[in-house]
Amino acid sequence: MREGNGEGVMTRAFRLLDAFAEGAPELTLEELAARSGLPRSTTHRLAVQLAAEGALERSRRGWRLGTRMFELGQLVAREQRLRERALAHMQDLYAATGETVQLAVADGDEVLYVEIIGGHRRVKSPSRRGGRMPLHCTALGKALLAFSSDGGRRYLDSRPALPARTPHTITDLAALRAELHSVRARQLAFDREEAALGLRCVAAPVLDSRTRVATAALSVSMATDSPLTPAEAAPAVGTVARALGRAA
Amino acid sequence: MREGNGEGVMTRAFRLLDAFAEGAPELTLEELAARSGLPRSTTHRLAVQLAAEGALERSRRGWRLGTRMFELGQLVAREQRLRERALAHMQDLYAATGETVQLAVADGDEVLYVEIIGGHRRVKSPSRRGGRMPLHCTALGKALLAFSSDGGRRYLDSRPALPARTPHTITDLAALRAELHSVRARQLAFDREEAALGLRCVAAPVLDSRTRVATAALSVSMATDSPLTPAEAAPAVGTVARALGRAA
DNA sequence: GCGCCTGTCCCACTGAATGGGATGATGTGG
DNA sequence: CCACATCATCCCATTCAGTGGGACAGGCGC
Repeated sequence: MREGNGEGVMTRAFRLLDAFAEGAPELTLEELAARSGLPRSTTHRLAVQLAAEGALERSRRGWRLGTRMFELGQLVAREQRLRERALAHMQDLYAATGETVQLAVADGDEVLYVEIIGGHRRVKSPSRRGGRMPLHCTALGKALLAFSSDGGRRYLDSRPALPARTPHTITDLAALRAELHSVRARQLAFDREEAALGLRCVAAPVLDSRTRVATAALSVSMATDSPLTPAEAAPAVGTVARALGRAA
Repeated sequence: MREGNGEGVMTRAFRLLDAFAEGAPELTLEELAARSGLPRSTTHRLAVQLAAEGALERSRRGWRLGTRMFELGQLVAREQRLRERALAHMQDLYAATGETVQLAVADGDEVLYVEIIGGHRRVKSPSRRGGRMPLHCTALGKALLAFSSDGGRRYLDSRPALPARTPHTITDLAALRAELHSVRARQLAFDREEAALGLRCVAAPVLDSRTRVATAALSVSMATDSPLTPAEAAPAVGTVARALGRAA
């Protein structure tokens, strides 16, 4: 046996864990095997082992990610420190606007949402804490890109095309380049239904006080029919992002 | 070689990840090896493998937990769903009190903090999102214990002693039993500097609408010198916890 | 320069991981 | 109530991926 596909136990274990990444909170063994591409018996053995570590849990229907993963996830230093510094400021912003407040960092050509807070009538948005979105179609992404160490040059140059999420997504590289110029000039980025229809957003970069490079970005997003417009929320977002940068 | 200590790769990998659990955001290879009890070369190999998966990251000084762990941690269903339902209510509670608001569940004879929000003057508390505390010395713990499916009987019976955190910690089993009675009667639990000196807290259970068992608990905690007292915050905590239970 | 400490790499050895398939458990519908 | 399908669990001979002692390299202080 041992089909010798040159993969370690660990790679396989993470493939199992990753099976839960795409919106499936609970999977049967069969589904786990299918998604991870591993043989049934191997899947079963690994799942039992992961469960022994608390990384998976068994439920009536199958398997789900376990509490141990939650605990470990909270220990990740970068996100933990960032959130700690930002949360109070985010509360202020929520109190001032009543809209969804998001905190994100750039991670490998994508926006990674670190924290999202919002109220009862929270807008149905494609973002999720720990989730990812493209840089080019979100206010947060544009703020991060405009104030990345190379001003987004590498990103723009390495990209053959900008995929559209809605009819309003900027798909033209030159247009995005111009947009980033304006973001740099105003220290504010906007999303005018470019990521999802009915959703608008203002973001401001959190700049390192020494290097002027964005370490994170802060945003407020709202439905198009909200009483608050992005332009109205912009000053508050900018102020809070600047305060956060100073506090770093 | 192969000292045959009967442990799998996975157990060992998790031992490495666990090395970061006790307040060490960053460790050198040597420290990792020491904490995990693994040979240096094994530690090195596993760390490199974990880094390839994004579970660890290298920094100038050594190793830290990686972004992949953060992402996976956010996918854990129980905590994710609970937080989603509770966050808006927690915001209300924060707006009303201006103090630290905590959400927790019981997990294996301990309190597990699922979410904590607070403002700028956040009290220095021993709790951390993803952290744990004993059930008997926290308001959250007592609320969870009093409304667990067996009313805390198993916990009380299996415990030889209740370790003291401060001079005010309840260490007597009979006293705790009485305290839980009162918690059940009032649907409120208090912490009068029992977990940390200078820190007081009110908690209310979030009850399953059918079974009347606590699925979670909500609390507000404050410094002893805060203008707000636990008794004053209690009605708000109770109201919000009840609303949360109904919304489930 | 000379120890000393830590990180990285090597490689011969072997027992732990592997997966096809048998066996149980569960559920469905006729 | 049973036949049948589906999915979960277990078994075990085979073998290669994991192992860890030790060698080597690089940095730091004295």
